[in-house]
Amino acid sequence: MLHSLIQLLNLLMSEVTLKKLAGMLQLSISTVSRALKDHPDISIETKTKVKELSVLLDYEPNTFAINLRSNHCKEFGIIVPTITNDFYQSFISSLENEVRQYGYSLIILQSGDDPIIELANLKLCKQNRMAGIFVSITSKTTDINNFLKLDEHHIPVIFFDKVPSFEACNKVCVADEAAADMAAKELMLKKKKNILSIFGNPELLITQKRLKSFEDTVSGYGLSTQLYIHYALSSDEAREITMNSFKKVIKPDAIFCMTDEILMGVMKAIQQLELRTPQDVGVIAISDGFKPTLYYPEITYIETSGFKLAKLAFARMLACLGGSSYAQELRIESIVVSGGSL
Amino acid sequence: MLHSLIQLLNLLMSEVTLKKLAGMLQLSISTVSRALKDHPDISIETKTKVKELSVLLDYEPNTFAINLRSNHCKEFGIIVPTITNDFYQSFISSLENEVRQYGYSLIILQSGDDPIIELANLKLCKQNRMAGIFVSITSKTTDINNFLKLDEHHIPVIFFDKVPSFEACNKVCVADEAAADMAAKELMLKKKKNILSIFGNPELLITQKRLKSFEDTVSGYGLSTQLYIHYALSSDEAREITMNSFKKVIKPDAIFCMTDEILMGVMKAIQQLELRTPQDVGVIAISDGFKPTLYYPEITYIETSGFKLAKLAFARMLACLGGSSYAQELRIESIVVSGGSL
DNA sequence: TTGAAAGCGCTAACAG
DNA sequence: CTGTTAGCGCTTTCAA
Repeated sequence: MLHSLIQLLNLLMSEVTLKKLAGMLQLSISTVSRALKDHPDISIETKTKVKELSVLLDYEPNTFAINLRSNHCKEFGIIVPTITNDFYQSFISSLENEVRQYGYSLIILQSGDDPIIELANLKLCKQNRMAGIFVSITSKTTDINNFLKLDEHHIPVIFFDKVPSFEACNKVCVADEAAADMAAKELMLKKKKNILSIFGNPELLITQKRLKSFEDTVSGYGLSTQLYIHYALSSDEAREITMNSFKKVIKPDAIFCMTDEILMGVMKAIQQLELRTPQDVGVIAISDGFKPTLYYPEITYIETSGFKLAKLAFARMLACLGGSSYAQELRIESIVVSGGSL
Repeated sequence: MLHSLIQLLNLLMSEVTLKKLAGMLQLSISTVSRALKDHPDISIETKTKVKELSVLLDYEPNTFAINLRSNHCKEFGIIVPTITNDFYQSFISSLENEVRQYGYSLIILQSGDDPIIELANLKLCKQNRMAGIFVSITSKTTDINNFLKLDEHHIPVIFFDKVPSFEACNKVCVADEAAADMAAKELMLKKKKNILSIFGNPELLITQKRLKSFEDTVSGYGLSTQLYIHYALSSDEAREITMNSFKKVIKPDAIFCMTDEILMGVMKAIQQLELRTPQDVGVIAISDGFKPTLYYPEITYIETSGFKLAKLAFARMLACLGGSSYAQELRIESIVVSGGSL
């Protein structure tokens, strides 16, 4: 009887609020509010009465009101050039899992590698007073002052993967140089003599670092190794380069691919040329680890895990939220995953 | 002089609000509010005065207050089993682009194919009064009442891809049967006689539908075609099946792959067996279109585009938000993309 | 142990 | 053309 009455009321009231609970219980709003939060001042009887009704009516606090009052919300923004990329995909997937454990949500914002859209996204984050932001900047982003300004507004910004060179900001990245260094070492161990080395956009800092490290390591071995350095901005360019390399008199005995995208182009060429790995040519890549498992034998790669990086980025975010000093650069170490292609 | 004074004030005030603008201009809050919104009642002079100052001080309306007042926000939730999947990835990427055009944001929620987490995510969407929700349900979701309840709260729910069988809800999906039918037709056109056909989880509705359609089409041609039907729950199972099939006396002259995952396993086996496509064996898949381009020759596939589906889903969402009647099932047609593998 | 009241920032009905 | 006022739902100080 009482129950059906309640149900009726429940139907009539679109939203259950503290006010309504208070009205039904003949209590003040503040008492209800405190009872729900187990405030020590409130008597046990009142607490149970309030809680029972709130459960019965399925009361849910209004997030908008809470946000307004507290002036912050439990949402993080993540700005990336595009999510259609194995690395970002695993990063985002992992990050979503992390933030959920802590009661936060994750808002996806793609810049399309366009600094204008990136800026608009940034503005949105600021306007929505997000709890914090994760950013992988576009290849054309030059001015990071707009990002730094958010820190003034107490919105921590964690740069990941594609990070600015500016020092006083929070960055987490994979071990750029170390990864190239490891790849070079693997190639040296296998005594490769003619290495087709395909790197990405030469204007990016990451490319320059990796190239330098790669060359240094190779020359450090003092062997008569010949490096053929190329840059590919797309999978197709990498394929072309590979095809052309095998038309030469001296053919490569190994190929180094700086990215997944390059690996894809290279593998297509290898299939087209009907070459076998590792017999005809060895292949090694720097990769997140998805693409290398698509081939037989699987591709040997230096792992730069988006999963791990996300965990690190989130840990750093929590530290910032907890009031940590505002500038740190963190890296995760890479490991070699042997697939049999080298 | 005035400028530097303003800057000083700017620094002192953490947040610029209507109240502060009003105070500085000796106007009432409501006048400032209306001026900023180009309300016809306000005089030109006042408008310009207000706008100039707001620009100068970089005024941004407080989203939390607006949300509280209007009782809704400009955010959509998207719940998927996992984002690490080409199809969802392209869906989400495309959807994010769409919603941004309309001033909305997209919140990512992964269920991990776990109905419990899915429910928790759903609750979050309700609690945060999201503008609408896109859902691809888990393989174990049986009760969709919780989803339907959101419609009562005026939160439209659009199911996509993995949709419930319940009729009175909004669904957008790829053409399940038609895709399998098209694949079968392609195989028949090429006069394939021994077709290794690998399907996904036999318990899923989509698998059953595709299998039936596939078989019907093949038998409709009345040719002496032999179908070898298998189910693979993982890439590796698909690889095993393929390896075993080629140990038999009668070897397949074509392979049909119901999903990207199956395709990956099949291709690995083909590389391991050092078979060439299409000479030794033809391959056709149902795919979103990323994986097929990784091989040479590229794989012929029936496209089930996440990009297109997202556009359709968003259009449906807008219609619902605009007050459209609440139950419609939409499908997008597939097309054949010839890659040279068949 | 409980209640009254103010205020977060914004909008809008109503009043001048 | 502009101002006053009330209110969205919640928290929190102050008062009883």
